[in-house]
Amino acid sequence: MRIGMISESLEDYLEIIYNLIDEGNIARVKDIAARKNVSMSSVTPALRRLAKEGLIKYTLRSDVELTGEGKKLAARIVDRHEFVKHFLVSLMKVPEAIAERDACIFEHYMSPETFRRLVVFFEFVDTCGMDIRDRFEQYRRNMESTGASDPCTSPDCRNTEMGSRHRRRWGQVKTLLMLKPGEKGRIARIQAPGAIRQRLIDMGVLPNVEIEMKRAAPLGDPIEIKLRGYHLSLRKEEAESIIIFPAQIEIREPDSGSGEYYG
Amino acid sequence: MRIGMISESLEDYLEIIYNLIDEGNIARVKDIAARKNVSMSSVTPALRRLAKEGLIKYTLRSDVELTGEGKKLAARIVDRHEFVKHFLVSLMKVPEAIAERDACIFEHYMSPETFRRLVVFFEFVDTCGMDIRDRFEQYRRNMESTGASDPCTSPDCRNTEMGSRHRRRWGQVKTLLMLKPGEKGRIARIQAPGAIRQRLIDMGVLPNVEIEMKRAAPLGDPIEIKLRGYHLSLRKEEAESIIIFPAQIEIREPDSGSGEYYG
DNA sequence: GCTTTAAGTTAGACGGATCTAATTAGATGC
DNA sequence: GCATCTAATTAGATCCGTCTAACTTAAAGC
Repeated sequence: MRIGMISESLEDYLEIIYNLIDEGNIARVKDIAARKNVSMSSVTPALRRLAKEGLIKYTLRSDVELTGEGKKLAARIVDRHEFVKHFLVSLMKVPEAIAERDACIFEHYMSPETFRRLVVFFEFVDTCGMDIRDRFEQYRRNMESTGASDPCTSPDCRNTEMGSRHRRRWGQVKTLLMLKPGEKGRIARIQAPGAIRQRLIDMGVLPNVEIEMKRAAPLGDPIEIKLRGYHLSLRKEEAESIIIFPAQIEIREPDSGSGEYYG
Repeated sequence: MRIGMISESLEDYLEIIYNLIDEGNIARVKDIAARKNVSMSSVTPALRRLAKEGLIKYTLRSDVELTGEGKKLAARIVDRHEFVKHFLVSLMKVPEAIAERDACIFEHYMSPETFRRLVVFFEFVDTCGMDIRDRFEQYRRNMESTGASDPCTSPDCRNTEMGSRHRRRWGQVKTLLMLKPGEKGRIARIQAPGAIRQRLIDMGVLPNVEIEMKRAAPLGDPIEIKLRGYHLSLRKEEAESIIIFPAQIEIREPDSGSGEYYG
C-alpha cells in the first residue's frame, strides 16, 4: 500500500462519496454500497476508517459529509481519474469502457510526477501544431488493418499477450551495429534525425521488422543487412541509429520432478 | 481483484522468480523473500498458492521452477513492466526511479487494449518523422522553467496535487462559445486545424490560461474576450475550437454536527 | 400512537497476505 | 557420526476488506 496514505479501497469510498455529493445527492450508505457493488455492512466500517483519518464526518445513521481534507483528497483522485481516462480515450484511442476501468486503478497509484508529465505531454500535443492526434489516428488505423505493428499477430512474435515464453526487452538499448554477422534481431525503433530516418523508413526499416546482420566491413562501414528478404547496405551512422530488441530469452524447460508436490 | 486471475501479490512473486532464473540464479525462498522485502515465512504459502494455480513447480525444500503457463504469464508481466517504464522514461521524461515504481503497479492492472495502444503510439512517435521526442523535451523544459503549464503553480489553481477542493473536469467538453458574458474559464486545449490554432497560440490562447467572455454579438460573431489583461476579438469558429475546463465545483462546507462521532 | 418497512448497524466468520517465534531438514565441520 | 548452522517450514496471530444473518432505528401509513 502507498505509505502514509489510505488504502485503494478507502480512496474508492471517498471518491464515491464525493461524486454523489457532486451530483447533488446526499451520500447514504445504501447508495455508496450500490456504487461500490458491496454490501451495506461493508460500508459502515469503511466509513469509520475514513472518519478516523479525518476525511469525512460520520455520524451514525445520518448522511456522510466530507471534511476539507477529504474534499482535497477526493478532488485529487477524481481529477486523476478523469484525466487518465481522457488521455487514454482522446489521445491513445482506447475504447471508453476500457479506459474507464484502467483509470479506476491508475487514479490510486500514479505518482504525482508521472501525472504531471502526462498532463504536460497532453498539452504539448494540442499546442505543438503538428496535428499529432489526427496523424496518430491515421497511423493506428493503418497498423490495425495490416496488423503490422501488433506484437501479438506478427508471425515471429506470438508474444506478450498470449502465446510464448518470450518478451521484448524494451529497456535495454542495442543498436543494429552490435549484431554479429548472421545474428538476427527485431527493430524496436529508429533514433535518427529527420532526413536519415525518412530514408530508412522508405527502405522498410520499421518497428517490429526482423533484420539480419550479414556482414560489416573491417572499419564498420558499410554494413550489409537482410530485411524482408532483400539485402541492403547501410552506413555506420544509420546502423547505429536503429535500435534492436535485444535477444529474447528462453528459460529452460523444467524436467518433471518428484517428491512432495502441490498442484 | 482481477477476475479469473491471480492477485497482484502473486504476480509479483511470479515476476521475481522469473527474473531470478533469467539472471542465471536458482530461485530460492530466501532470495525471493529478499526481493519482495518480505519474511521467508510469507513466501512459502505464496509458493503454495502459485503451485495450486499451476504456475510453478514447487517441491518442499527445493528450488522453484516455472511451468509453461507460469513462464507465459511472467513474461507478459515483465514485458509490460519494461515497456511502461521505458515509455514513461524515454517519452514522458519521468525520472527513472519514479517510472520504475509506477511500472510496478501498472504491469498488474493495465488492460491489454491500453497496453497495445501505448505500444502503437510509441512506435508512431518514432516513425512519424516529426521529432516528437525532441520537440516535447523542449516544450517541457520551457514549461518547467516558466511554470506556466504546471497546474499546481499557476495562481488560479492550487489544484489537484496539493491545495484546494477544485478539480478540472477533463472529460467534459465545453467550448469558449458556451460561456455567458462575464463568465470566466480556464483553457483546456485548442481543437483547431493548423493555421487557426497557430493564430490563437500566437495571441496567447494557451492551456491553463484564464479567459473571460465579455460579450458576443447577436449571431455569435464576433466574440469579445479578455485574456491576460487585454481584450481580443474572435470569430465564432475560433471560439468554438477553444476547449474550456468546465466550472469547478465547490462542495458546501459541512457544518460541524453533533451526535456519535468517529475521529 | 401503533405497526410496518426500509435503512443502517452489529456480530461473527472468512480469505489473503503478512508477521514473529518455534520447529524441522539438510549440509558442513570436525 | 554427532554437533552446528542455515534454509525452509509450520504454528499462531493480526489486519483489511469483505460477506451473511440478525438486530436496531427512524420514518411512513393508517
